[in-house]
Amino acid sequence: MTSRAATEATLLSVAVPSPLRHTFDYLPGDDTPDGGWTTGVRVRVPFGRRSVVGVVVALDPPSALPRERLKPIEALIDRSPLPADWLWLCRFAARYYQHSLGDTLAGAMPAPLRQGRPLEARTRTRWRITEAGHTPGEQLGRAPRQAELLAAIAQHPRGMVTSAITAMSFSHSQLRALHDRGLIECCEENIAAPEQGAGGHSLAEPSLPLNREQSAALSALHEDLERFQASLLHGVTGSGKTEIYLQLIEAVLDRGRQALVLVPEIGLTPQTLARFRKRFNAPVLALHSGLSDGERLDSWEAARAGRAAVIIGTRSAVFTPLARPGVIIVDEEHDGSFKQQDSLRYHARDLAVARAHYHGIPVLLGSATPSLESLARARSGHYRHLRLTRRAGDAQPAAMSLVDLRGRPQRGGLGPQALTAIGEHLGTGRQVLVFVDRRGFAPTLACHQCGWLAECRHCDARLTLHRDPYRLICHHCEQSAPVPAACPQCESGDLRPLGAGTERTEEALSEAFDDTPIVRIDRDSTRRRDAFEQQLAEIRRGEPCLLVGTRMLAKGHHFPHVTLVVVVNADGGLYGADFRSLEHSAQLLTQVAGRAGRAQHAGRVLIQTLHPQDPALLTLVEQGYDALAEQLLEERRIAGLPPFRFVALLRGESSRKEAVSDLFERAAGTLRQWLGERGLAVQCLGPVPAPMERRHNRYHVQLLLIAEQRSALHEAAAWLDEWLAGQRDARRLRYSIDIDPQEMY
DNA sequence: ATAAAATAATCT
DNA sequence: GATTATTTTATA
Repeated sequence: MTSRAATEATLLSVAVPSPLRHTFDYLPGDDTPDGGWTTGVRVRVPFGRRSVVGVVVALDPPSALPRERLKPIEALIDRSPLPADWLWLCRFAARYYQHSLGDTLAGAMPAPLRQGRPLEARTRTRWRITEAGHTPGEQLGRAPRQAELLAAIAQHPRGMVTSAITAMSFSHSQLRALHDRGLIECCEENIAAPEQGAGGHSLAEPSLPLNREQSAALSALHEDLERFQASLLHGVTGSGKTEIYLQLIEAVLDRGRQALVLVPEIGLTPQTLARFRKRFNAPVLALHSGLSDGERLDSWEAARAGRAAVIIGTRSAVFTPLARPGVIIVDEEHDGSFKQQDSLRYHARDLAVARAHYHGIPVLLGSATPSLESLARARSGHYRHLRLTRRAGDAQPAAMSLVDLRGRPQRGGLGPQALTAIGEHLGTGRQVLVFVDRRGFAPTLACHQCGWLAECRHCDARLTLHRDPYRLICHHCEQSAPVPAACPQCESGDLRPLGAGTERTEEALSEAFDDTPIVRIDRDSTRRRDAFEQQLAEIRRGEPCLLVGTRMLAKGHHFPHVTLVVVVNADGGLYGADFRSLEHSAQLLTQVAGRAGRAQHAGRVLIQTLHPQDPALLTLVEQGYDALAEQLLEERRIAGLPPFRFVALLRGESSRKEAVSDLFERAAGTLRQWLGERGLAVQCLGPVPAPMERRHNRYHVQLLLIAEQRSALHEAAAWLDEWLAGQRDARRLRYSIDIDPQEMY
């Protein structure tokens, strides 16, 4: 071992949990980590008048301050540094998303580590009887509990661990007393970390046979297990993507490596997990929201130490350290839940690709409806494009058709054609799914005399009418109001619900098909824990029933007995303010349609619309998602939008409209001037009011940056961020920079 | 972010 | 003049 200057570090650059964009320098104390100072070591440092846990991110930095103004660290927390891959990813993410490194690190470590709990205290104390302990004599005469404890310990020649002793309701003080008398001794031992057996016996259950397309995709993936390669697994619903994931993971486990699987927020169902657990004869770890802080730390540690073989989790799982990374899989890669919408605004899919590149391992992005970003990369050859066009068991894809709703009578949002089709399918003993992307009874309440609409007092939004509780509720600020008996504007009593939400559709269906059970699934009906799973189990029994629900129904769940899907209103995303609304709408409709007709029954999908001539809708229905995606890509190319250019969005909000728009106006002016001087090709659009300007009584304004070069965009965003940090009035309002924003609101 | 210090506003 | 709300400032 060569002696490194690092060992004798005289100055430490520490990232502290604070939004400030720079790190802080400290003098090392007397205590030195094993093997000398390195980056990634946690230290407790004085910060302002507080004491915080920070991470050493550089040694002997060129210091801006004279040594005498620096403070020494308070304590060294880690004897050895936090995992290097984790540290790398945090640094990458902080830089890429223009976020404070200290905040990023703190946010990406399990809470107990953030609070300074030691990581390597994964030891336990074992208590053993000493020579003297065998002949205690009379000294325990007046301490019967101590005598009992001594007897208990004497029974175990290899000693007893503390937890076993306290479990027998002995106390720590009794232990200490015996120890002080020299009757017992203790030693620290590592909590056994049984090495997960590498190779050979990773399969607990045989894999399923693959069709030709699946085999082709899998063998392509097998070619590149030892280097970075991003692949897009583009397979229609039911084409067996999961089986490919499983067999790819099998190959990775056979090489003694680990697999990290990222799934959307609602994708981590007990069924998914069960399928992974059943297949592999190796520890499969699930990182879900139900874990306690302690369990989360245990999982983190198990992955870091290599005890976990497969790690499945949502967005934040991308930060899980891995001892022997082998592959990263992102399922439903187009899903919006992979993008964090506050603090560090990262995209887990994009970080997964960056991370795979760092490790030199393959990354697999799977979807039936890939994001235009991933499609573009597949088309340009950056990603390998693996396609699965066949559904398992040769099930036919559901036939989609548009239903013109103009001028038709409606019951709960359903026109006559849909009602007839529902009756027919129920008549043949099948299930029907009705998709309504609005929860509540009706999107709003309207006065038929004067045109008054129930509006939120705090937002630029209509209030949604709910039946249970019977109130008007704002879906943006949760504020609620009683339902007026008469119009507050003209005092007429002719108030009517406008449009249909899940509750209204449910009501209409129960009147029309009163002998058929109806299951409604939305955020309101699944409030209670486990309610969702219970309802799903009910549906899987296969009795004829009607399912009414929001997009909660569309993701991940299989309903083999559903043969008809009715989309109550396809127009929602058609003319959205966001340039991605069509893409997202098409993905959602395709996912919903994919619920119909699996296995032996052919399915039908009816899409109700007031715009039956809409070209995008027609393309989707007649030629499918892929064809529409091609068109949308071409439009994006012409418009100079992602994925052909890169975007950053500066969002700001304030209770006073001018406070934020004035600041942003100045920001835009100064930025444009700076861009001109630097000759940087970055467009600066705005500032403009956000699509829903007033929310929660705060005014939202945004400034859009667009560039052809990512580097230019980052330079501009970084400059803007620094400029804002130097503005006095910027401190009084909230603002954030979103790199690669997913939604523009 | 967070807390203390500085300043402004309000109250017996 | 004291108490309380609000703004400013520093964090190594």
